[in-house]
Amino acid sequence: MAIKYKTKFNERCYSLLVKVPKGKVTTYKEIAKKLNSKAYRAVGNAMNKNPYAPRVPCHRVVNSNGEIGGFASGVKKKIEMLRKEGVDISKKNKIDLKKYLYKFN
DNA sequence: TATTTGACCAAGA
DNA sequence: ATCTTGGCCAAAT
Repeated sequence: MAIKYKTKFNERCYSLLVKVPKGKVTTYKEIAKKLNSKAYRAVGNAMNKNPYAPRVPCHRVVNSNGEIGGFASGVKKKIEMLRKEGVDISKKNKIDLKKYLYKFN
């Protein structure tokens, strides 16, 4: 059975997210901006619900200030995943957005 | 329908 | 640099 889209907004978030390549990250703000909106928080909420768990790389979404942000299954898990994908994270759990930020255009 | 919630962000003290 | 405050928006309750 095909995916049943509850809301368009969330679906757009997921659609954008799957475009983020491995080894890169994006931010809640960038996603919202791409949707012509300022719904940073709504984006975060969408990720938290995360109906499409493994197919949507929600672990590649971080805060605009470079901090990791949150993760439904624990921030620790998120960090490990990112490291596995080649993203270097400093001890303070921060990401160098200059290096790893992916923009949608 | 109204209120609350949240994995946010920017600016101010 | 850290902490607080207010604002922002969609989804869930």
